[in-house]
Amino acid sequence: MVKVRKPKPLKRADLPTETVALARFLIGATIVHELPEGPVAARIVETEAYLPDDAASHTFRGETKRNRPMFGERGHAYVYLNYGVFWLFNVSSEKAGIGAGVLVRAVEPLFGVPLMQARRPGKSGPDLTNGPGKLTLAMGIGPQHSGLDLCARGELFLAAPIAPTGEIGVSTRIGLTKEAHRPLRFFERGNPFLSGPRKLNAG
DNA sequence: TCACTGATCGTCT
DNA sequence: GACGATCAGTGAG
Repeated sequence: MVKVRKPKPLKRADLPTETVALARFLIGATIVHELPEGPVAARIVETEAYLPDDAASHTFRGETKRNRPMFGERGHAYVYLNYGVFWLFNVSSEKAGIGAGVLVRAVEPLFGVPLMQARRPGKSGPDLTNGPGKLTLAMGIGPQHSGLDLCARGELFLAAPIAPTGEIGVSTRIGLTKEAHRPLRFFERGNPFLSGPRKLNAG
C-alpha cells in the first residue's frame, strides 16, 4: 500500500516580500484545490507582477471593497471578474497596507485532469489551462475564494514545487492598455502550457 | 500564425 | 455610462 502524502501549504515566511520576487518565486509552485468531486493540482508556469505604483493595477486608485485582498498580507487570493466573463486569480504580494499582487496566467495540470476536462468540455492538452481565464475555469477557482489565505490548509492553497523549475523567461505583460512596456511577465521557458503569442515566449 | 470581433457584467466615475 | 489583467470563432496570408 503506497501512502500518498498530501501537499503542505507554503509558509508565509517562505514567500518573498516583494512583488517581482514573488512573481518569479511562484513559477514552478503548486496550486492545490479540493473540489467537491476530488482534488486537482497544477504547476504555475506563467505569472505577471502588478506593482503598487502601477497604473495597470487595480490597486492604483486606492483600496476598494473589491481589491481589498491585494492590500492584505502576502499570500492571500484576489479573484475578480474580467470582461464580465472570466474569473482571474491573483496572489497578494506585499506587506499589509500595500496594494500589489501577482496574476497567475497559466498552469500545467498535475493531478485531477479528468475533473478539469469536465469543467472545460471539449478541451484538452494546453488548451485546458493556458490562459488566466481558462485555468480558473478548469480548477474551479471563483469569487468565493477572494480573500482566502493561500498559506493555510484550506480548500485552496499554494504548495512547494514538486519538480525542478526550468529557466525563467521575462517579457512585457499581455492585454494591457497602460504600462504595457514594463517587463513584468515571468514564465518557464519552453513550457507548452504558456499563454500569449509565440514571440513573447522567446525572452 | 496573426488580426479582428462580439459576448458580457461588476465596479468605479 | 464606460471600461476592461479574456476567450473562441472566423477569415486572410
